[in-house]
Amino acid sequence: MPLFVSNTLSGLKEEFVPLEPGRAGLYTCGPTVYNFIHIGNLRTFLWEDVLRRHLEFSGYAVTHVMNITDVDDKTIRDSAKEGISLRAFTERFTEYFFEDIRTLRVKPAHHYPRATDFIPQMVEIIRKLTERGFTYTSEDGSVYFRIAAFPGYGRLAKLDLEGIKPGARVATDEYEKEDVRDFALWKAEGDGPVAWDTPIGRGRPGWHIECSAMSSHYLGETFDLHTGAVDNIFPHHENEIAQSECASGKPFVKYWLHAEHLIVDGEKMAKSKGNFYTLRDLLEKGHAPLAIRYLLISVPYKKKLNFTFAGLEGAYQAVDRLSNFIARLNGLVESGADGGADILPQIKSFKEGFRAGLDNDLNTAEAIGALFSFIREVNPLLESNSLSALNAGLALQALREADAVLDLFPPAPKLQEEALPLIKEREVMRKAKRWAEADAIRTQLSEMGVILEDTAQGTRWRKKI
RNA sequence: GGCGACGUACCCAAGUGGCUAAGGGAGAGGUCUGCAAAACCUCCAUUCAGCGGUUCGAAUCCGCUCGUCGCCUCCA
Repeated sequence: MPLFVSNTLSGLKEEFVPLEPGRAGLYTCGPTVYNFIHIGNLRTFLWEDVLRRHLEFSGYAVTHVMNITDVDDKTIRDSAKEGISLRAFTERFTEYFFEDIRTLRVKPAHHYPRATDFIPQMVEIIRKLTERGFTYTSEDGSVYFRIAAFPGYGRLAKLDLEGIKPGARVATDEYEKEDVRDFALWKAEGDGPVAWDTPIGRGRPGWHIECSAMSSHYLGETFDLHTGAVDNIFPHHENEIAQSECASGKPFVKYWLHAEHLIVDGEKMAKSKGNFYTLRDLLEKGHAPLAIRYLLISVPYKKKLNFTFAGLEGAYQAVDRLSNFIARLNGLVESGADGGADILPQIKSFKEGFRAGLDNDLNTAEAIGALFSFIREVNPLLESNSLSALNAGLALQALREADAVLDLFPPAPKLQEEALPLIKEREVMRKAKRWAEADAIRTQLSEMGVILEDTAQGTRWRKKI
């Protein structure tokens, strides 16, 4: 079954057909590294991770590029505030960014280009645009893109250009522009501290030009997929299209995909509202990375995700349930039991349901629904000891395949050295019916992150996720 | 003002014309159990914001009303 995605450009759900069979070029808008990323950023990055993984799962050779925006008003402002170089400042937050996405198991992109490493390529695009008459230079030497010269402008954001007129909400103090709708390709900096000397003068790039330069560098002038959150549609992506298409004379991107925002308790997340969370905030409160990952990918990207702590608790329970299921299957495989029910039909329907969900515009809710339906079907068989090791192994294999996309499997269970003697000691206490001592040890282990479950087949341990 | 998304149980959420409205969490009762945990069984929306309409048939299509959220120059 083919993959369908919602293309912002057409406003329709379209079948994904790559420019080159078997390959997919994916450019995802990355962070501006002036602070820790927040859970809204993560929602988008995690959805992009699911997209990339599902493309790979579907057999495409994916080239994934994510930019690191390391020069803009905020990075310049905050590095100056700290009195350190822009590079030192942005490198620190870039490292934090990598740590955070690693914590949430986001598969690394193949390339993470930094804007400041691509100044010559940006200048080249601006030069081309100038050659073709799409730019003008203001008195101070800044270069602007002339929107009036590009008839396709506003197509992505479905903007009524007549609606954006001087006055209204647009600041009119930028008198050097011919038209307020025009945007800066190059900002002249004179003797400012953050500037590059280039053939088009001393200055720094405008915001949008980096993505045009870096995407075409790695993926070509026309590529398959470009993603971001809905707020990127305008002006960022609209302007990228204008720059790239006017410079190359070719269509820029085939599929534009945009994630809806995460909101908190039904409201827009904002520092001023006190409902603003970074990943680090949640980890400090003791929330498990896997629960966060689950929660943020469980709502399909086209829907706003309402983040609540109750929801995060629920996500933890769900992941725990999956983890427990996997542990039981593993136990059964190790036992080597034979005979019992054949669950091939259940496995088949799980695989099909899971895949159909993801193929349907990355409907993770549908896919995860198929996963838990499968768990509900198999658990009774585990309970009644009517499943063979062979079938348990097949079930695990199917789960692992699905996990190539979700990546929600619990970390490989590894018991601390000091835990095993405690578990054995507790067994002795239990046999002697010295319950108080046995329970004390169980509590102690629980504090170490080891959960014990006494079953008819003996005591089972698993790690807290 | 322009453009757009959305309103399904206590919470999250799938479903986009036709079997008994997925799934997760929470909750209630039961089985198992030294207790706990896990698991299992049962219950938990005659109904999909409201009102009309189209249709043999609608949560799904159309219209209106109410409500929520977002974008409209640098916020993922």
